[in-house]
Amino acid sequence: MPDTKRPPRSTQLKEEIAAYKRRRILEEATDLFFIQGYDCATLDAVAERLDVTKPFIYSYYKNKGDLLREVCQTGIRLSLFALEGALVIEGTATEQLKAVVERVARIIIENQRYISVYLREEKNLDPKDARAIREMRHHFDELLSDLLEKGKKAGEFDIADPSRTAIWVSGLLSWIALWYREGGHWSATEVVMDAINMVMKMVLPGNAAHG
Amino acid sequence: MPDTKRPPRSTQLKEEIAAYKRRRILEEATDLFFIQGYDCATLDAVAERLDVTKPFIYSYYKNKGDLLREVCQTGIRLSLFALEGALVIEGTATEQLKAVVERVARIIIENQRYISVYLREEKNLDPKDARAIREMRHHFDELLSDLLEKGKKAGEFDIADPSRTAIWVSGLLSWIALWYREGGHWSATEVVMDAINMVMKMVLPGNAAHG
DNA sequence: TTAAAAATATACTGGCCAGTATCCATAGAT
DNA sequence: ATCTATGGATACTGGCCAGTATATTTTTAA
Repeated sequence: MPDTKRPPRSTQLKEEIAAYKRRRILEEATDLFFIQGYDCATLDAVAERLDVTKPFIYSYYKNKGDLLREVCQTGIRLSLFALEGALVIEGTATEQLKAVVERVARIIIENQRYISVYLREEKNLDPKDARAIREMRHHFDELLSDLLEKGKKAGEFDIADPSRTAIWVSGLLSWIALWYREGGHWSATEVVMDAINMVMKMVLPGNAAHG
Repeated sequence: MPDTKRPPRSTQLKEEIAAYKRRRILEEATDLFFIQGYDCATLDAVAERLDVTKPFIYSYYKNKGDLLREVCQTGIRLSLFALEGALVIEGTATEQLKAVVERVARIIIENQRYISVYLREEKNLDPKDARAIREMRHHFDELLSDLLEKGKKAGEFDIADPSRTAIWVSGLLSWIALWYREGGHWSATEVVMDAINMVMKMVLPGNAAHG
């Protein structure tokens, strides 16, 4: 069998290297977008951080907007994976929700730059990209909503409208990306634990007077 | 008594008109910053909305950054006034906190553009302005923290660390500005009521298992 | 060892926009 | 009715930066 279909011997490694370069560009771009904002960050500056020149970037990304899309997509994708990863663990809704908040909060802190850029620069996205990304975010909120619904049906959670509560939980988590500062007053672990406690208080039954 | 100190007859009205013009410029600029982002919004576009030209703006504001500063300052000032206004009402910490969340949430929804621009464009501020504004925000969080402390001491609130809880409450409120959409799924009133319920659940004693 | 191709750099352009120098019109004052 | 001051418009500039045409180096293939 001739290997006409198989690519040349060295392609495998080359592709890995190309992927690595793409990733490095993305990292530095994210960093700069996070620090300076998307519009103020120039591609020349991104290139300089990598000790390359601007055309180098253009041979790995179509244009600046393409780079922003990837930053945002990475951020939302990481959050979504963390959520899905927590959901596969069996357990009560309460246990699952705790796991979800813990994992997602951790991922958000670890990848703060991606998510924070997404939240702040969403409106600089190409409309088509923006739609795709909002879709993913919507999916995130729906999975959360389903979990809350499940907990409500099981009598574990005391909430009126799961889909609305999901928005608040999702907001609380997003807020971490905007507010948390590495080396600030509170450690990552403290923030994660706080987040878990706050969310559980929001959904578990309490004595809170309604109305 | 000679009226040497009193300005010329027409000055009073003139100043009112000048103030009005400043306000209108601010409104349109805020709108555009909100829709397009600070960097993408051009002063020519702001001028066009007012049916004037760019130099008109420059005779009321030093430059584009000065305009951004005023937008952000307005946003944070409105929130702070709402908070202080609620605090003067006598009552238990619980009653006061409900009033605070209600008023601040309402103000945030009504003046969403200012606050949302502040949250998203903070890093475009001149460092000096940024510091002054952070100061106000810090004051906001402190007043909130004091209220939570008071409620904790009175045995009304079940919270570990008032200043940390204040951050979460403050974050929940800020999130409204970023997330709320007029004419969206939920009405302003629903959002305000939700915010009150969420915050009260976060601070009032419940059965939530800790740890 | 060399030719072809792939990867990266150099050097440029074109548009956009903040900010400004200058000109014009309108409204009080006399 | 004319002078003057003020408020605003016209028309420009200078810098910055995304994006690109072209040159150069490096790698691969034979």
